[in-house]
Amino acid sequence: MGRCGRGSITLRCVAMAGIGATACNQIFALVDVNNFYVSCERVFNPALENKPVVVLSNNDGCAVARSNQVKALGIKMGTPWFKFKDLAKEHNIIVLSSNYTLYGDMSDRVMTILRGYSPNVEIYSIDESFLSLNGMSSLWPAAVDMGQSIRYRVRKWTGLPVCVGIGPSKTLAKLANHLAKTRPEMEGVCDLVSMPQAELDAYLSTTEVGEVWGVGRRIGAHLDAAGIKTAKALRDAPPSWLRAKFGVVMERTGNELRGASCLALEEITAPRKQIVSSRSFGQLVHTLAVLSESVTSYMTSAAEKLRRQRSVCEAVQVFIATNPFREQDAQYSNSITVPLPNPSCDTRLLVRAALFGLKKIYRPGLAYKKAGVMLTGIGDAGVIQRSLLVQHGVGEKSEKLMEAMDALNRRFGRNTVAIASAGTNRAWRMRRECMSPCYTTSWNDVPIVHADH
DNA sequence: TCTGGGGTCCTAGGACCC
DNA sequence: TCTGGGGTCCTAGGACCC
Repeated sequence: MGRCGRGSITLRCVAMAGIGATACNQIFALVDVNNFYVSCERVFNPALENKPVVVLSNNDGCAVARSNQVKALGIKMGTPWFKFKDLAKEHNIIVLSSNYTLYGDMSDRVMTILRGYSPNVEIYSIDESFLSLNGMSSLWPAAVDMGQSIRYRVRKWTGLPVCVGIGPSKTLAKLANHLAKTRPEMEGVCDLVSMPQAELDAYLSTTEVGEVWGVGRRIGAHLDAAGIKTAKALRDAPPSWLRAKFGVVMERTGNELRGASCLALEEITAPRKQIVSSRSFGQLVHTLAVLSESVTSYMTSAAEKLRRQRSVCEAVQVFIATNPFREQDAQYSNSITVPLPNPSCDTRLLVRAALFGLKKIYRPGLAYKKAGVMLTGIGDAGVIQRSLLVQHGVGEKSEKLMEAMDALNRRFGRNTVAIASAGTNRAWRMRRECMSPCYTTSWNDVPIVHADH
């Protein structure tokens, strides 16, 4: 067990079986744009500055971003628009529809600036990034100064306000960011690494446990019932108790709060393991024809995402649901997974599979509110192909086939091979022989709907 | 009348295999 | 009057995040 003192905090790096504590002496910064969507809108319309502003979700369904003035009125994230319409009128709240293209572009600008501060950046979401500050102490002897510099530069270059939290683990950096946002005296930057222990304890004991990253509504309520009401109480709870009661994830959160970094910086964005495309409808939908149109359009964009990350998928899932808020209506929701004969990223094939599934789960006489598709079994084309062959018992016997595939891989790139090999007689025949009947279900009779007009 | 969309990980239980 | 043990894979459900 080693001891690593940093500033006046004393941290113990605990050896944790199965928890995977990374090295000591990590320092993370979390940079987060305040009220991101609202701030983006303000950059392009300065008249919104210092006014109450809300950005609404798709179909203008509910609030997804709120200015501080709106938060002060008690309007919560996700509040349906119709529920605060009157309040909005009363307080002259400016209500905007969302513009995700704009927000994505602004996000890129911020992330580019952050890369100028650290070579190790993890883009965690559209409006926040973790930076590794390891080895930065000679450049920035006081991390707070770096935080202020980030705030100044991002504001100056993009017009967006950010807050910076600094801590010895990601969870503490998140907590620091929360403090930087909510305690005006911190002026937007909070460094827990150099904070004296007594002050840190004081902050943690006035922070509700639900504010801790990884503690949601459900577990928050359970912790509360068990007497763990603050971040400090969670930090000081016995790890074995946390594990027994809440599982490994919460045990890790406890360790992170004690300053033992268990979550590493993930700089490389891993390819998605599932890709979803779904929407709620503006109006209720009754017919298979309209549902088919939507599903076709969702699948088109999902397949685009799949190809953009150079993957293929093994199955598509399609789901539909009625409106659960309309209790007077008959309720129905269902989903079906349609396996593909071969891993693919071909839009037409995926659309056909989805429509085949949709037809199976569609029930007439209902009012549908939502539909969507999910691509599953996503992986690198070459790897999936190989694992399928092995799984079906032809692995060892088809060395030559493997060699041929590898050669094709080298020549055309991985995606090409998955599709091309589906067409080769030998591969196809072998697969057909080994497949279970469900894989050979024919959905070729489902008409192709052209999504790209 | 009107309630977002897109992800991740963990766990438990069943099927199946040797 | 008694029913192995260990492993993998798959799925569903529950929790969390933004």
